Amino acid sequence: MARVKCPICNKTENILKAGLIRNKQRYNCKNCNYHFITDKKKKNKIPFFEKSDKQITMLDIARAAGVSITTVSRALNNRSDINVNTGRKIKELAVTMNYQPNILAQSLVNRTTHTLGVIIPSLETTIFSTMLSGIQEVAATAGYRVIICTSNEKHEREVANIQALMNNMIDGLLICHSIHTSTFEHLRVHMNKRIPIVQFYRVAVGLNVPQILAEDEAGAEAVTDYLIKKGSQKIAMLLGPKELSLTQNRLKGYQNALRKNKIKFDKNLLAHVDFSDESVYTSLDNWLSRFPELDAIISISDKSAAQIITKLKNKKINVPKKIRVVGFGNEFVGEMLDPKLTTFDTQTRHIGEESSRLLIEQIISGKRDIITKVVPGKLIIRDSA
Amino acid sequence: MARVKCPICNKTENILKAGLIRNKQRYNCKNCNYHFITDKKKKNKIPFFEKSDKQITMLDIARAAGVSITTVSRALNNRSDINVNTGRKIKELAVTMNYQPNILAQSLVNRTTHTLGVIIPSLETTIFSTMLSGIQEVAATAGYRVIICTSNEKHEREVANIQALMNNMIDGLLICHSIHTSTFEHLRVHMNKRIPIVQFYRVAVGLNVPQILAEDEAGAEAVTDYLIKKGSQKIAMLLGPKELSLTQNRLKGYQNALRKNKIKFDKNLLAHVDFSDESVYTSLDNWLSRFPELDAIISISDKSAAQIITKLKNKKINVPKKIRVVGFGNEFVGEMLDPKLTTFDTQTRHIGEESSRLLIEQIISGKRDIITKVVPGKLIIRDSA
DNA sequence: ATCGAAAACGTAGACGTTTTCGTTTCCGAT
DNA sequence: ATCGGAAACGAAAACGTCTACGTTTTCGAT
Repeated sequence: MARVKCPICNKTENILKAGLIRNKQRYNCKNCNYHFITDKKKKNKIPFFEKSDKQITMLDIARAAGVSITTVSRALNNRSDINVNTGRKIKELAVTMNYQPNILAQSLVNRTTHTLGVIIPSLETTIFSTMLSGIQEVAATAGYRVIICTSNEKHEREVANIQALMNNMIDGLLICHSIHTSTFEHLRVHMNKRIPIVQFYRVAVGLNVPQILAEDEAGAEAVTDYLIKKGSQKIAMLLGPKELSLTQNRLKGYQNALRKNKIKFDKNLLAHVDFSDESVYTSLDNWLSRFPELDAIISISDKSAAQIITKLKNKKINVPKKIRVVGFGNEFVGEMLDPKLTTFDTQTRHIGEESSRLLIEQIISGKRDIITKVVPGKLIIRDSA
Repeated sequence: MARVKCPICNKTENILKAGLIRNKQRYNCKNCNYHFITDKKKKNKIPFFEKSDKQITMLDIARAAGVSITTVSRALNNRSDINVNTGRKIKELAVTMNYQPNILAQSLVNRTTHTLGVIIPSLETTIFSTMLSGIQEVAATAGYRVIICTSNEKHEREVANIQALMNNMIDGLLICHSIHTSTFEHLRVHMNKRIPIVQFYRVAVGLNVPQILAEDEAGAEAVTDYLIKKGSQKIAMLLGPKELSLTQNRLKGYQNALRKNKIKFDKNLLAHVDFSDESVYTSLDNWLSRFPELDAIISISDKSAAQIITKLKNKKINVPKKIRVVGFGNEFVGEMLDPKLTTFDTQTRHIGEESSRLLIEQIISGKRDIITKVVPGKLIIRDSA
């Protein structure tokens, strides 16, 4: 067995094994008191970046300026107890040396990262990406970064994402629950922590967390009211899962309008969908077969409304003459449809903006007021109703 | 003048002023050798979170287990040189004590954050949010976080975002250039750094950075070819700014098809838009007035195609009989239109996924191969052409 | 000139990890 | 029993910043 040689003295006599490093045997030459690993691969590892890549640190500046790190820190943070000339000189040096503070180190000491976490069910749905856009915009102008996580409407992923985000790294959390989330223990666990949370759009009812909501109740009421005024009597409504605040509120608004107009409520005219294409089509088929006199449909989103209209056109059912169709959300697609979609504009972007604003406000102020804010929307009347 | 009292001995005799802290006067009692600040506000600052909020650290575990921090580290990282029992015990302790590693500290030492930066022109355009979705999905499964920045199609914001992201905190950068970006110095500056960059969808030509592209050339060629086969001769095309690779490639494909079919190229049939609604409408009006025999339009996106179709319908121009319209991107809206939109599916989501994959691969491998990958798309034939 | 306040600066942690370089303990073979 | 190698563990430095606590210097008032 070939003995190991010391790279210094080139002898094998005094070699001792000295522990493992990353599963590689480490040796020690007692003579030279030198530790080494016989790692052939190590030689190949040529760094692909220059030495010059090393970031300038405060220490470099301190040395260049002939002061201590503390003084550099004071200068760069515009503290008062520093000589103006020293301060200026250091700041100039920082610029010429192209100093960039290490955000990680700053975050580690300051215990704040200037980063918001956003958990959102999906990015491919217009309303969510629009809300995200609003969130990101407000955050960016306030100097906050945004980390996004998508739950893909899966409860487990929502839970995992919350864990991962709350774990560290974020100053605040914005969350829009997945459609399959009906228990909220995973959120409650984090509620009394330092990190503020804001729920938006889809919120957990009865949880002591600030909320930013769409005008679901008033919106649904306005829509229903409008349909009735136009002459509709049998109005079907597409809703989400029963646990969602969105579902409950829109239902309330719908019922309010019916009551006001003295129309009997029929729960068979409601359908709870999971936002999948099939569930929408199934509900539609179901209504059409059970209610020949159906004369209006309030959809849960503009996308579903578009699907419904397309399907009705296929079946040669006239929209709006035979059946009026109304959407919810005012997405881009509405204006491109034929007939153009009448819809309730929930001001999706504003919801994102407001959520972001509220969260940042709570981060900065340190207050944890349980605020519920409803972003007002408005009915957009076009051709489909 | 009321003299300052020492909070310890309650006397005023030995008080010395001792520097400033955050612009507040600090005092020192020479007798008690105690430093203090007369800060009335401090008392009100009741922390809104419990003491228990303090995160468990490795030190806590080490103490509980009666070992050193090093051993805890070894256990949690599954290193080999540790007794299996000790390791198990420590890992159990970590679980029961609900230990969560501090990612900031880890990142600081490891010089890696497991975070990707994404710069994207907008979030409210379907194709971008779809690409982002793909990016985020792949990143998440690979254990990477995603920070998003939107440039809102502004060059300055793109530059600022790159600076902010590259500065620190990210292991890799994904960038889709803003439409108003025609110089790329801001990117070149960062190219020889440690941090890998991948451009996607809209890329800078001639920059030594890996790229993931849509099948613009072949796609445009296929579309044009199809239109010609269907009988079109005067085919107009909506393009983006001339600097974009997207524009150049689609133009190439368009010309290829014309050449192949021996149709004369007329540059007046091209329009370069900035994606704004007006620019689309202006181009359309311009074509209609100058080319009465116009029989096909290749749009730059499905959205624009939708707008064009709607506009043409308003003008009572039949689509596809008089003018065929083809989109690009295969967004959701296409299927909802009347007539349903024929479009080239660029596989937007795949582009995002591939970009993310390539970037992560480069991060992990450490290689910086300048790869250009074109994601194949396919022509979706529906009713508008 | 002297003294004290104020200004200006420095030292030495701390933040929570990982890693390097050690040492100590254990154990089987002689 | 002893010795060498392996296994198991620890001390300390490092990552780059901030800050509590000191010290030194300056300077105006006496």
